Amino acid sequence: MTTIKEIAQQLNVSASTISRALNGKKGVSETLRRQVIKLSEKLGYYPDSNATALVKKRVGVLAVVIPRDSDFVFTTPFFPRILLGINRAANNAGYNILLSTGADKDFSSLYHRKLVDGLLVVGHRIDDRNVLNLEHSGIPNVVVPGFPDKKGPDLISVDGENIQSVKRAVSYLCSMGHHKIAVITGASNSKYSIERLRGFRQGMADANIEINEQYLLESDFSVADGSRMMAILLQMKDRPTAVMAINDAVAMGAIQEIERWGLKIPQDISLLAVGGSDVLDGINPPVTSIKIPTIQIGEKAVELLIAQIEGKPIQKRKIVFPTDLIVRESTGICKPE
Amino acid sequence: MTTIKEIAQQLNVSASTISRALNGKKGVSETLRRQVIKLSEKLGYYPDSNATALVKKRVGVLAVVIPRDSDFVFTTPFFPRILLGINRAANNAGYNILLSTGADKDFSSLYHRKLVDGLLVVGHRIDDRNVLNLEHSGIPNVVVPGFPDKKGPDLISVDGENIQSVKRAVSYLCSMGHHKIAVITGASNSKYSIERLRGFRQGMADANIEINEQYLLESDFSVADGSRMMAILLQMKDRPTAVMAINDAVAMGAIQEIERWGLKIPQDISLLAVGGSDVLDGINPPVTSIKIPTIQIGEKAVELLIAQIEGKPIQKRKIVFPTDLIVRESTGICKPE
DNA sequence: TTGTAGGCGTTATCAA
DNA sequence: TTGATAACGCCTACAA
Repeated sequence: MTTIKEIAQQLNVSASTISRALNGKKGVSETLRRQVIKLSEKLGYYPDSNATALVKKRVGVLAVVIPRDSDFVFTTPFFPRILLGINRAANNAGYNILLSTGADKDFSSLYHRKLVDGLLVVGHRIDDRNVLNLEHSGIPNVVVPGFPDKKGPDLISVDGENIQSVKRAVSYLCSMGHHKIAVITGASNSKYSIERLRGFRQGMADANIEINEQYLLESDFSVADGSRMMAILLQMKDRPTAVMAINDAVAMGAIQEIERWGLKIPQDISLLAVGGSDVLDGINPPVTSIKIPTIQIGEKAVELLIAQIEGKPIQKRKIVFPTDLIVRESTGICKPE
Repeated sequence: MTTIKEIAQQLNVSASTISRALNGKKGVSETLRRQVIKLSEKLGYYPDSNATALVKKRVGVLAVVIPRDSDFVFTTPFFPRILLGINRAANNAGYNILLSTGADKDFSSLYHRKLVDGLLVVGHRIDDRNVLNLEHSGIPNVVVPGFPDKKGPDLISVDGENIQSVKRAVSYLCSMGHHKIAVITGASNSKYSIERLRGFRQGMADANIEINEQYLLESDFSVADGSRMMAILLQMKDRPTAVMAINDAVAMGAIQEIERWGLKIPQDISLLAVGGSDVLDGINPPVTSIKIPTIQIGEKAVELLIAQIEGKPIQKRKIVFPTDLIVRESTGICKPE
């Protein structure tokens, strides 16, 4: 393995000169620098990042931490999608990505052991001790989605807008004549669940419609649970006329269940999804969705993390991206009974 | 930041003793060892992996290299799925994962710069120079899927069985009376395309059916291309009665297109997918598939990579997992015209 | 059982 | 412009 020393010997100069030449520092004659570069290429020299990190106190690696079971991570469309943004932004900035998944792992040791320069936590629950502990840890970090307003630790976070987005969607459904609106939410320790449900309640209140609490069902964000909850809704004597799904996976499951019952969307029941990944692209009819700019969220999160690592100032600690309500064919006018 | 030295000072012993105590080496009195461990926990000591790597010549990180555009990677179901297996196995073995995607990147520098102990290349094309160069590089590596028989470099690889699998599927379709069978393949520089197409040709030959070369279309493995190719097939005057899709994404696209034409599966046309991820789970009717054990492939690949890194013997350099033909409802008996 | 010394590959400081 | 030296944090002969 070629080291700086070998290059130095062959050129009859000192190692420090090689270092300077290779790192573009001043104080090396141009002719010498050229020789050094040429020889180092010829010898196939690569700097040892461990040695560099030891003295520079920086590795050039970001940890992407997804504190959930691997099965969940790699089967939920949200994660690949945000990974796309993260990966793109990290590459552009010259950082590598270390991927760490698994619930209840003490991921902060990745930082303490100097494997990474900072942590990007994605898809955490709001009662995750390891995430909460980040607050006064001194570890550069960004969390996605973060914590509901006025609650939780003061961490730098990035998310899509949830409350207004859902309010708008509810208002839209109401304008189509729907009163009996169901929501398949996710676990109650998820920021998504909390805020989207809050938006739902506000939207219904604004429209002056009473909420049937039986219509609010909690899923585990999976396709299977989407089906299960949809089945519960469908077998009610007083069925809802519209259903909002907390994410694309749940929407997918719900759609399947509706089809299984031989019902038509939107003729028999309207369906709206919060999400916007392309897993629903194949679905017929095209699904009305609140589109979360997931890729951008990932990119922004990386940007903020790197800013912290490199000691640049952070202006805004909670970034919230606006969403789009994309009306397609899965929602329609509520048929009078 | 706590170092070994500080612990040493506080205990009035030398740093080397601390090192020995913490690493469970012999030659330290048990009482001292206990003290050391207790104090190091109290101080929140973490070994610096860069320093350790510098002397031990091992980082404990595996690179997962996907030499394709990020967009492709994170929207193709195959990758999240194999990542699941990789992640699981790496964790169990105490390794971390560095994820690197992007076409035409010289990923071998990850190894040379000592960021990782070895490379796990996934989803490469067979003419990828960077992959081909791995052969005599001395870099511990495993490639998935590898190269077609008797061709390409002698690299350690893991894949699902392709040729026999497709032969069996073709034989099944023929037994249902299909003669006009189309295949939507992928790029011709993909091992999957090559071997599955080979299996198709052999299967058709075995069944003594002539192949209509117009029925063989090349896609880019995407949903969109699946639709596009399906459209081409559907507008032929002499339509195929069965279609085989190279992967789940293409199958998805094909199904959408068939629906768009108002045709029924399998009544009007049979469809079979090679793949077996759960993205097709939602589809109606359930899709007949050649199920590739993708997760296991990932796990095995990690196992082989770690074996190399740790200098253990490799018995078999080309691992091929058997597949299952899962007959569901998207394939049916060919209606006589 | 414990300590000393040297080294892993690189950078940074200070002289020359 | 260049070189010598120390230092980053840890490990490992070898000595004591």
